[in-house]
Amino acid sequence: MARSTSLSGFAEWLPAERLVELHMLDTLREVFERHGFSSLESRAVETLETLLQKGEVDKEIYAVSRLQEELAEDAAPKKDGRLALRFDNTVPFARYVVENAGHLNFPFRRHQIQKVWRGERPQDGRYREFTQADIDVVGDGELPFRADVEIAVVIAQALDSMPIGEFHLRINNRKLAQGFYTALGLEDTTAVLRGIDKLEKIGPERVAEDLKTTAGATDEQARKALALAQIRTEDTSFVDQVRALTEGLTGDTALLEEGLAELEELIAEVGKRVPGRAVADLSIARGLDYYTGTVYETVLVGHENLGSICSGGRYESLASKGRRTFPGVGISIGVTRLVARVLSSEMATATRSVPAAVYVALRTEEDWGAAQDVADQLRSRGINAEVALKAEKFGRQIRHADRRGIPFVWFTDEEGNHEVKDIRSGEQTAADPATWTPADDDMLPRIVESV
RNA sequence: GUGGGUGUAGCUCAGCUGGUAGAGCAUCGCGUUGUGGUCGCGAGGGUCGCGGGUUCAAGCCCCGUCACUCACCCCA
Repeated sequence: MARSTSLSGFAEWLPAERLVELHMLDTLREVFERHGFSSLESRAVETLETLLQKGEVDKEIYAVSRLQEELAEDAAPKKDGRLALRFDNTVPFARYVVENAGHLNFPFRRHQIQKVWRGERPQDGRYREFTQADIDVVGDGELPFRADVEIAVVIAQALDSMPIGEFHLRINNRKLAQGFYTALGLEDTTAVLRGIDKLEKIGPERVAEDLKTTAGATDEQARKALALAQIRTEDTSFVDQVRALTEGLTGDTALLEEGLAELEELIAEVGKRVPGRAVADLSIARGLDYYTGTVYETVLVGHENLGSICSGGRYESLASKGRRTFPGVGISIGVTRLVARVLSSEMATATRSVPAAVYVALRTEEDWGAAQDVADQLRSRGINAEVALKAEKFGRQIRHADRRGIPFVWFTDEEGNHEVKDIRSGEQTAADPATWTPADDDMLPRIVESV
């Protein structure tokens, strides 16, 4: 069902596919708002400097310019104030928080479901234009760790209510990992993290090699770092496993203990509130370097090749304004990636491709006004109706409705008697436009999950 | 950006050693003249991605180019 598009990396859906996407977007908004996250939309463009600040990640950014300005002969190339499309929702949000700090109440929680753009090479599940659904909680100066727990709970519930089958929220804590490396005597903890991040892709042998060359690890240090990364539990038993590994370590373990306590609390709470979804997975590192504590990543069971469909984490300094800093914790769902996979593997489909429940047939060209009156009577009672544009043979009009999945065709004869035909059973009965109502299941297109 | 694969009808794809461009599905029409789906018969639909070269002759061979796609990098 999901087709490739003429412009690679820019997904455009057919009507029935769009309904699946809409359903997922609606569900996300509903769940987010149920947990008190306000909706927010930020502008599509940011200044280039804003986008380039964060973490110095070399994102593929689309710049935006005015054609007239470019064409002007004497236009000196301006560097400052150049505009570019946002590549995620976190950076614009950070800018928004700083700009509006005086009007917001902290801790501030918001959701933001918007398109973002990246000029990367498109691939299966990778788009140049795609929708991200973010939730973040941001504090003024400090933000209780509980927010990390809540983010995981909300996102697990949101994913739970979408037609995507089983998923695993894989959670780690950077304090734990970095604290462990420090205790081990490894100085360059970011290099170690980067190496560990490749574990799933290139395997333990090559990671060990990598750790020795790029992070200056000894055989024993590499072995222990890998052993830590291989810990994965659905309950808090990882704590004992980590402790077994740290026995006899002489370095400073304060940071390690802090991370361990945080992850333990998180796994315990999420396990209680949304059972079976969260796993402590000590191999999760995340590429971005601004995460400072909890890190989240999510895989669809059976679709591991798709990569993460949802990830995020805690950052001690989302933004700063003078001496104020705003710590935050957030997570983002790759909606387009998810929708594409739901469509291509037919995890969910729409019951029909159009909103209309009733197709009002036209007996003669002169009857159009009367047919619209019938349709209006239905519409005023919340029943979506469409009137035929031409008085074609009834067979054609029925076929037109059939092809779009419209379940009912309405007929009015020359005496003004009304009949409605259920296109699936072929049954046709007398009906009153003022009172007739379709079955609940036929009112609107529904999204059905195929198991 | 680097490397591999693929470009033929709306879709999925055949096309032999270079010799007049095909099938299935879809669409449209008729059978059934204003109540669809099934069935039968028929019809329309092509810059063979684009440009050049070799040849009497190119969808096929050669060169270039573009697009799509997969992998790497990075990531939702």
